[in-house]
Amino acid sequence: MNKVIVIAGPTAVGKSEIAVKLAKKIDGEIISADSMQVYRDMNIGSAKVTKEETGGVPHYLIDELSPFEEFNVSVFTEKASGYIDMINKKGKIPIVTGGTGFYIRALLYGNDFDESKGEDSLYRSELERIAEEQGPDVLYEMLKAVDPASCEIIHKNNVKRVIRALEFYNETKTPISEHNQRQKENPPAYDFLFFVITDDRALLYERIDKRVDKMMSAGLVDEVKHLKDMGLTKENISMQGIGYKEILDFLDGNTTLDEAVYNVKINSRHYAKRQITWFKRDKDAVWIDRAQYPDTEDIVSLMANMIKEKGFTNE
RNA sequence: AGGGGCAUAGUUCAAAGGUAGAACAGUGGUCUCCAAAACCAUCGAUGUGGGUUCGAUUCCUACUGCCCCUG
Repeated sequence: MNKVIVIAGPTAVGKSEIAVKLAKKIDGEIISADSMQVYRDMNIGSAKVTKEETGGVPHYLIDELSPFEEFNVSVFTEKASGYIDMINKKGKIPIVTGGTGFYIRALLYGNDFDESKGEDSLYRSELERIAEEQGPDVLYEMLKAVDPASCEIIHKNNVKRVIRALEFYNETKTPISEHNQRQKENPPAYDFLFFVITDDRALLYERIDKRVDKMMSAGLVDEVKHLKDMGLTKENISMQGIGYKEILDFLDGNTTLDEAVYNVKINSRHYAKRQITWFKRDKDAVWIDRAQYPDTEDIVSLMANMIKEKGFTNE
């Protein structure tokens, strides 16, 4: 089975730096599990590693798509698993680094999204229209008729997921709840070691605020302006990233710049909180708290030792 | 210094002589193709001291703090 190291954790915790240092130490290469850093022309707001910061370590799934393209779990797992394979074949160790827990879980457990690809966009927009015109209850009743089990799990106000469940049923004629149940029994797709970096909450929030201020002085507004001039709008998935949607709101005249900056900070904090909640569920995760290991070098050594114990090293 | 105004949750704002509401923030959570998304739950307040009253956070009063005007 292919091996893989995962470094996850909330935004601004310092994953990228740790990953590069670890890669150098154990002869690894990095695959980004980040839904925004894949996009070209989105550097400042996505907190992408700079060329200097990569220190010559190869990084995959960074700058691979145009911001007009769509990126989602399915694309991610397909590409990432290809890279993991390739890196293993080279005799190096793949290090998946990023904060998108959904992507990481899908990758590690080989979740399959091929049965229903959501290609019938007509059906989807029809459902969206119903939700808008008649309210969420109507859709919920529709779902109840075909997949009552999903109604137990999905809240009726969560229109997005109700629609996805209906779409799945429409395409496959089986309830998504059954599909999900089956997927949950999947064995791990890799021999993996899964690290989650965390930190004291107050410190993390402070670091987020500072990072946003730095993004502003690094020219985030200009970056977003450029993307806007390229023709991107809030409809594009890439423009729904934190730091982009809020500045776009400012550029469109919907908020003041101060409000936009405040919103970027708040949304980043919310995001970090959600990320932590997500990773808490992963039973396989090895947590490393920066409050206990303030020195990055210590964290890297700790990881390297565990990797060695697991027999992942090449020597 | 004199005159006036204000004082309610972390913040912005409601209401009421008899159980003080909301939004945002905070906290906890859900999640199998928009996930940096979407959604759910929850903690939390009448500045301090007197008085009137069966009962005051509300009315009166002193104090404290903040704001405005005058000199």
